[in-house]
Amino acid sequence: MRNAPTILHLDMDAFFASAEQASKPSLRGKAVVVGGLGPRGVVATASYEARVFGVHSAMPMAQARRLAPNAAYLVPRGGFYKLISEQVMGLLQALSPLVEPLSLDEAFVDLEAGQAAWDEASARLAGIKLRADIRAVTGLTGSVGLAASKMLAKIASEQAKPDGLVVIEPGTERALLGPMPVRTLPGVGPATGDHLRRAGISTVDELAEAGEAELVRLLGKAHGHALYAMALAHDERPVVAERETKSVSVEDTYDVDIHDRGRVGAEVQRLADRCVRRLRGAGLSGRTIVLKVRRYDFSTLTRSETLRGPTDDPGVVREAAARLLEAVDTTGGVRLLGVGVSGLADFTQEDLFAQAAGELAALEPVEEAEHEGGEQPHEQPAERRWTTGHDVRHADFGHGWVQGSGLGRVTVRFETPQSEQPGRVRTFRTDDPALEPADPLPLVAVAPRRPDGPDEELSDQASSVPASLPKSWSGNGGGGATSRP
DNA sequence: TCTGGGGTCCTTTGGCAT
DNA sequence: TCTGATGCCAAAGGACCC
Repeated sequence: MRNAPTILHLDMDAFFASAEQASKPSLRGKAVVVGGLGPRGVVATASYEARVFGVHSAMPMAQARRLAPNAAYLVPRGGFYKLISEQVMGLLQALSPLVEPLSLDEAFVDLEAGQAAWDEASARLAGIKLRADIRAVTGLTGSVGLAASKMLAKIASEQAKPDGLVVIEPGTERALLGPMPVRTLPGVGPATGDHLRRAGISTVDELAEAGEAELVRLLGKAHGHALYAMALAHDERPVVAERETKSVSVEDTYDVDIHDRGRVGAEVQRLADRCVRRLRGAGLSGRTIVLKVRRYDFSTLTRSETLRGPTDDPGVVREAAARLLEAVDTTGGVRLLGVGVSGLADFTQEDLFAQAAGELAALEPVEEAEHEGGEQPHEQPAERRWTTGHDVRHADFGHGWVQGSGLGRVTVRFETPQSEQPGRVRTFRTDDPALEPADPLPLVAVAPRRPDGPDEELSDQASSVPASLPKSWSGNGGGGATSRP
């Protein structure tokens, strides 16, 4: 283990919810819950205001609504969060080439490898500057943990939340870790936690006292060894910049269980197509096709089949998935279906040429957009749909977002991330020609870039910040500063 | 109260080849 | 030729993470 806290873990605070609050001034300071809105949705992120009511990630949405009936409930806007994430990751890349993203809102950075820090003082400075830069570029807050290993950096950022920075100094690790509950350690979830509790182990110190042999006996070889090392604060895992994908899968939970066998078959075909589209989008092919079925009683089973060689042929995947389905009893109904491909290989363009034409034609008809929001396909065929929380633009009133819709009406709140007051609300007919869907605006005003010379509007706060916007925001979409209603 | 979606890694079991 | 050890692979399930 290195002797300076030069591994940095960044965790954006309540990321999805904060992004929505930044984008919609009327939600600032209010309880905001982002997640699936259907009858079987769960919470993806709750704002800190919503957490006060006991709402937290992974909680069923129905329960959240009972706890916080007055919160704003929004569906996740993945594309929007991805744009913000790219800005944040860009700032991390500027620190070091060794950046390991864990998700849209989390990453490790090896500061030493980027010569961004070499001791505690320089690491702390880098962390402070990073947090300021993130705020300047995205308008959001992130928490930073610094330590000599990944595990401890992650624990540090957890302690730093929200909007803070914590350094764990080398030498203090075991004293710090000892009294903590075992659930603090990465890899200890509900099942392992219970298992250990029944064995009389509830703190990290007790884990270390139990000894390696005992932990291996209780939890198996890999898990036992790993956990013992963690308990002693030993963690030599390097920060890895690129990790290759091992599997690609898609799945849908249905609002009501599907009983009709024909419908189940049709859904599996759709999922197979969607899965192949994703597979191809990533430039991959795979050998093993996996079908996943969750039944009415939540019992889950998987069936898989390994082909002789890798494929990205939609017909082949569809047929394999259909074969696998034949072996599954679905009487009683299914609540979830999924199709995945693993055993991946990079395909070369040549592989594809021979088959490309026919297969692409076979895939074309299905629209990805149909699936937005996880809803069932067949409703309101031609009518325009206004999704709550999504951005819109009105010819007369400017930029806003959909607050709700129904009964042929759509309610819009007109405000932008730069509005200082909550915007005004207006209701339109859903077919109002003056109303159209719009892209999200950047959360921080960007001065139009001139051929040379500095960005004046940014120069106060963030002179040192590379004004890097993701492509989708660097074009003319960035009218945020000039389009106040 | 009723449990998403997209992943990763590990374990167990059984078949098959050496 | 039979048997055992060994090791690999496929299949299934489960825990965990964000």
